[in-house]
Amino acid sequence: MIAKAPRGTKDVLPYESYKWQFVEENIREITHLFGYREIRTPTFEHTELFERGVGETTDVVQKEMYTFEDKGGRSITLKPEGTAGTVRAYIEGRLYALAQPIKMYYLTPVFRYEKPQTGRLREHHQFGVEVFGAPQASVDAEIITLAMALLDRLNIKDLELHINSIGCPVCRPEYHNALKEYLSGYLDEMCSNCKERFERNPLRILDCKEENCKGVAANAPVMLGYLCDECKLHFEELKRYLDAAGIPYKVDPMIVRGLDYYTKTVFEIIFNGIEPGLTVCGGGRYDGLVGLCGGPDTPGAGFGMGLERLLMVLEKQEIIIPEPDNIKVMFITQGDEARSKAFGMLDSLRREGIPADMDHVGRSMKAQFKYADKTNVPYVCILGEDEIINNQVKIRDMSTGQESILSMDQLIPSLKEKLK
RNA sequence: GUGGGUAUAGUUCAGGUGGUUAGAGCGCCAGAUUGUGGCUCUGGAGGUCGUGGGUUCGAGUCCCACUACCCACCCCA
Repeated sequence: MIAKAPRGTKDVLPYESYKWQFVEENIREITHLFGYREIRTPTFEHTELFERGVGETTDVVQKEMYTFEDKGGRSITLKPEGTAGTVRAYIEGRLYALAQPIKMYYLTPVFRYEKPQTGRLREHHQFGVEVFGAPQASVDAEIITLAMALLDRLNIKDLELHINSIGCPVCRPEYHNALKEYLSGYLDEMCSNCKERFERNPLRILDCKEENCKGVAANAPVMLGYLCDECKLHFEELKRYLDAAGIPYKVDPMIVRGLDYYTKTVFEIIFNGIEPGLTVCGGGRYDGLVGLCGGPDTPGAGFGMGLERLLMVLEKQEIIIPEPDNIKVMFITQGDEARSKAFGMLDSLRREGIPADMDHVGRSMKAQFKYADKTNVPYVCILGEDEIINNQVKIRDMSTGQESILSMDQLIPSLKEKLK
C-alpha cells in the first residue's frame, strides 16, 4: 500500500511528461501574446479565505475542501480553485496601486475531496487567468478569446462556448424572487434534490438533469429577462466583442456556476467529442470579490481550465503531440578501458551540445545494440578493443547500418556534421 | 453522499457445472559461429489468483465483509 498514490491523484510519468510540457509551452506563448504575466501563490491558504471568497453555501466549501489544522493551530486549506489565492495576493501585494488592469495567469494544482471518476480527480491542475481593475466587457471577451485561442492552437475541435449573465447584486434579488415564485407552483414535480435546492440555491435547479426538473426549468423565468440596464448593456457588449473576434457562442440561460463570487458574465467551454460533454474551461466576472476579501472595491474576471481534461481531449481527438528530441549518440563499449574512455568522450559530446548516452549496466555488446535500438538513437559510437588500440572510434548509422572509422579527434566535428 | 461493475504474471486477458505442479499473447532476460540492433527460432525469469473470514474432504472458481480501481448520478476543471 505504500507504493500506491493516494486516491484521486495521478503521476505524470517520464514517457508522458512531454505532453504536459507541450501544453504548458502553448499556454506561455498565448498568455504572452495577450499580455498576461505569471503569478504563483501558495498551495495552501487560510481556510477562511475560501469560505469567504468561494462562498459558504457552495458544495466546494461545504464538503470538498482539504482542510486541516497545522502545528500552530491555524486552519489551513489546500486550494480548491485558483481565484481566491490570486485575489488575496492582489490585495496583499497592493497590486491595485499599479496601473490597472492587472492581467495574470497561473498553472497550479487544485484539490477537492470528491469521488474520482472520468475527468475528475482529487488533485488536478488548472491553467487560469485573472484580470483585475477593469469592469469593461472587453475584458470578459478577452479572456474568452484567450481560452479559445489556446484551444484552437492545440487544434481541438467539437468545442462549444456557452455564455450567460447571472446579473449583479442590483438585479439578482428581483430575479430570485420571480424564480422562487414560479418554482413554488411545481415543487411536487421536482426531484428531492431540487426541493432542497429551492431553499438554498434555487438557481441550481436550472442545472438539474432530471427529466421532470428539466421540464419545469424549461419554462422558468431566466436571469436574462431580469437584468438591470447596466448588466444588460454589459452582456450586449460582450456579444458584440465576441462577434468582432469571430468567436461563435451560444447564449445558454441554464449555465449556473458553482462558485458564489460570479457576477454578470459566466461562461463554459464544453467539449462535445465525448458524451455527455465535458467542461474544459469555466469562468466569468466577479466584481465584488476583491472587496469581499478586504481589498478596495475592484472588478475582476477570470477562468480556470482543467489540464487533465485538456490532455484527455487531445488524446480523444488523436492530436499528435511532438515527442521531444531524443539522445543522438549512444556509446557501445567492450572492456573496462573502453568504458572509461567512452565516459570521458561522452562528457565532451555533451559539453558540445550533443545529447549522448552510454550503457550503464554492463550489458554485452549485443545487448547494448538492442538497447540502442530501443531508444531509437540515430548514431552509435563503438569503442572496442581494436578501436582502443588504434585510438579510433567507429560510428554506425543505425538506420542504414553504415559504419565508418574515425580518429578520436575527428569524432565531434564529424557528429556535428551528421547531426546538422 | 447515492447507485452499478471489476479485481488472475510487468501488461492485456483465458481459466463451463469447485478436483493434483494456474495458462496464452505482448513485454523483459538469455542463447542460435564468443565485436553488431530491428525479423525469425529456442529457452528462461516472473503469480501468497486484491485482503480477511466462511462453506467444503478440497476454493482462482461458491458465500460474506473490507479495500482498491472503473463507470454513472451529484458537482465541477
